[in-house]
Amino acid sequence: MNVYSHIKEIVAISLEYLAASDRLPHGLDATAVTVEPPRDPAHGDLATNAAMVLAKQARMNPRELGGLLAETVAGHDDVESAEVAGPGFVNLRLSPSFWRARVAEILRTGADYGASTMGAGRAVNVEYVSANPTGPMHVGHGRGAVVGDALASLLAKAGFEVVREYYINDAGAQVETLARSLHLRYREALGEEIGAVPEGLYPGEYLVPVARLIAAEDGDKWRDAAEDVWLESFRARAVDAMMALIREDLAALGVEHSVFTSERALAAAGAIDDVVTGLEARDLVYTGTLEPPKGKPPPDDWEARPQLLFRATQFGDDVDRPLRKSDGSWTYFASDIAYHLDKYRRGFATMVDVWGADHKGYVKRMQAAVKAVSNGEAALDVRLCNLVNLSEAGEPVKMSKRSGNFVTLRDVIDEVGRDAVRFIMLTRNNEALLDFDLKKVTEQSRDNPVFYVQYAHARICSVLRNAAEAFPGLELDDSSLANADLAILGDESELAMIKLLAGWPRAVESAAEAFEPHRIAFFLTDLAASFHGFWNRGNDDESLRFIVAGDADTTRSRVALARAVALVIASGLTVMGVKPVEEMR
RNA sequence: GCGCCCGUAGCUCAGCAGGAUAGAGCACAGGAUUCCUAAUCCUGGGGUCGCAGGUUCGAAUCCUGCCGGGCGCGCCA
Repeated sequence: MNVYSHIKEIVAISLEYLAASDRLPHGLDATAVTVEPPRDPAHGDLATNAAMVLAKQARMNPRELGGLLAETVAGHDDVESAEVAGPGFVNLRLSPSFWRARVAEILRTGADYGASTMGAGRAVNVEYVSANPTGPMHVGHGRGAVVGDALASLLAKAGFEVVREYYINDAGAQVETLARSLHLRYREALGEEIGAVPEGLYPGEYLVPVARLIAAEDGDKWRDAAEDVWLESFRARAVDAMMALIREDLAALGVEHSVFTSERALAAAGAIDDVVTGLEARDLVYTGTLEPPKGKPPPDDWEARPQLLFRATQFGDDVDRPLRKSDGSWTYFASDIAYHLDKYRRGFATMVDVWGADHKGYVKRMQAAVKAVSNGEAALDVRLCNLVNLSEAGEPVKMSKRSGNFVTLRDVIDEVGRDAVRFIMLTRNNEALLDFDLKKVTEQSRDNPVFYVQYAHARICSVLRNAAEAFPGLELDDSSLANADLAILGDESELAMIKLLAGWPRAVESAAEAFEPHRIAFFLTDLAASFHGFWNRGNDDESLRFIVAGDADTTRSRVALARAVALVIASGLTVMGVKPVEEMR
């Protein structure tokens, strides 16, 4: 249960009741009414702004209206007290038994606790990674992969029907460059001395094994052939090999896409021609000349040239955007329009693309295009992921791409583990720069959030093990724990922990609403802090330990609470794609 | 030049659809260890939420202008 929605419902019913008994006007518009946690816990568990928001409509003073509302709401079983405060807030305290019932609810619901019906089964397409198949993934791609994957899981938990998609950019100049790079490596594999890889080709050594394989299978049949003879074959084999590499990287990260769409296949099927024809028919395409870009350095090779343009300005973009390059081929934008139309036709009116922040200038035109091809039926949301600064014990780690020997995502995963990578990638808003210190993320200390949260989970698992040992006859499975006498949980820090737990469904919904999976990491860190805090109170006061010698009832109730914390932590980590650990070593 | 993002404690950052006295960690100062894992916890000082206006019962949050930083602006994807 989402406590906030539940109380909002009670507030709404109370307002209706007051209207029915003629103490409030009928038909008040309550859409602006919210129920939120007050900043200061001294103000109660929850507060509603209803009286302030409705005062004007009702032609009443907010405190007077608040008084009526407080009196009515306080009559509900779940509400212990309600009072008007400040400018007209109604502060609510819920009954301890209501809060304790959340623990039982969590234990009965298990891993599904926090799942929401907010999405109502609506289809959402989340496209992420979509790294060009020209080499292994680097750390920046990894961030996009983690953010996209966690966002997809988050939306699924919030009740959306989610498809995780990867767009393979296997058309265009970059993959041709890749093919040429592969051919060079192929000649090398045949024994030729190639020297330094020329500027403009990919120098990475990851093409070497692919080249050797071709040499072994085909011998020298391509060596002296003209480029147009081998290009197609080398391109295809290079792309396949690179995609295999990328899929391995993704697997190492635990990221799994359900749909891979090939740009080349889309183009071959005529999708680009079709979409442009369709836009032409609606007069959204014309031939015109663009102004030179207004940037500081006027590009030296600039020449005004009429070209085929999409009327992006009609859909909120700043300028109309070119669809054809000067050599007559389609721009990347043109094929991307076709791709997004394809997604729309597959049933996705809500699309989310996760891109690198360097593509920021591309967002408006793509959103304009989605609006255009769907007649305004579909919307595209773009999440931009900023740079990751790798460091080791404070020293920046060089990531020289030019030498081809950059630190790959795989290197980092092998070094610190998948879970640490995933967690750290979600400790910042996706648009903020992220510092990733290889040393720090494996430290076992308070300032490593990965450890801190996992440690809380591990401690709880340890409590379960120890409790079973201390009280051999005690039933400690979740459904038995759900029947424990929770009335024993009366300490303020216990109730505070329960209130945090009860906030999980709301946290899921608001994170999903905002498309911000990093909020889950913050939620879990707060919950872990609350748990560690209570744990340490047991050091000072033995009666506040989870396992209380000679007191099976208290132990059972506390273990129930601990287990509920573990379930929520595990549930959150699962959204993040991190595996909860049962023991720290 | 235009567009978008950012500016919150010494540092790194949260701040939920505008709510009450702006939070956390690090760092700094002090304290808790016969302990269910002290790998943790507790206490304390520390702020003109970049600046200036506006909107309203109420603004770190929304709007406008300015300052500072980042990114983008056809033939890369």
